[in-house]
Amino acid sequence: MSLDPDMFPSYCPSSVPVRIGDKWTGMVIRCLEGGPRRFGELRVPLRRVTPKVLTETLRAMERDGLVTRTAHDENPPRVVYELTGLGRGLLPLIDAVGTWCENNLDALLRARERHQGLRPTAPAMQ
Amino acid sequence: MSLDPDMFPSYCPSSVPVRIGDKWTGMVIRCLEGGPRRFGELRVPLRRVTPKVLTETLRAMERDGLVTRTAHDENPPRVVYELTGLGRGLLPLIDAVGTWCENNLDALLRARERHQGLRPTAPAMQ
DNA sequence: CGGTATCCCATTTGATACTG
DNA sequence: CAGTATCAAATGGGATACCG
Repeated sequence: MSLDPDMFPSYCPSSVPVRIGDKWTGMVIRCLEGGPRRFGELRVPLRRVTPKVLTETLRAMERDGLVTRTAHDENPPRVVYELTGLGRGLLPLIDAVGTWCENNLDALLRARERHQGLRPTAPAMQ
Repeated sequence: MSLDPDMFPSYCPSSVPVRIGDKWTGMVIRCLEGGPRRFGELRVPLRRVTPKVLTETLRAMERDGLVTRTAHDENPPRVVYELTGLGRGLLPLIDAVGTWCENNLDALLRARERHQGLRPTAPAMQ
């Protein structure tokens, strides 16, 4: 059986950039799992994220309807992010990835280490 | 309840670059679902992939123990890629992403379109 | 507090041409 | 057939400083 040339339609996840595979979106979703969070709160577990990148991430998520952004008109300002139903629907996926990693990351890392020295593209070693 | 600063350990999927979120790996896995495939076979459904990028993708997958590469010493050459058990274990994840997209991509795209005109970072419109 | 504004770098992806 | 080689473009992510 040969592969279908139209196996991957044009709206494939890889064509339409649905940003779950980026560096921070998955972690942001998990941060919001327990309820609404402020910008500053998110920066705590997301230790290495810069404000610029966190803003970009949240704006993209807001644009895609994964989170809502609510700015309370107070002083000092208070901005709260919350998962939408759409965003919440991604939690099982995030968790599935996490579970896979827990179960298989060791094997993957071992495989990666094994292929350190040997780089012969030659016909399989005997 | 405040967020745990150590919520994301250093071996988090985002820290150790496990390449499933890249452009082609997921699709390659699905191409190999039905059994071993040759390099040229993979290029058919993966229409827009260049040989260079497909090679890079396959090499990375091989290094991580997701596929095996078997070069038969014939003329013309014949090279066959096959999913390992580790790689096969990713199929449920890939499928879950696919299912999510089938069910929610429309909603996401609509949300994205809605946020086209309006870019006010202002306190929620009345 | 919740961001912006710049500037910069690394990685990823692609176009094109060529080869054992 | 199954790749390499070379070059270029795009994207993502980050460092640093500043602002209402």
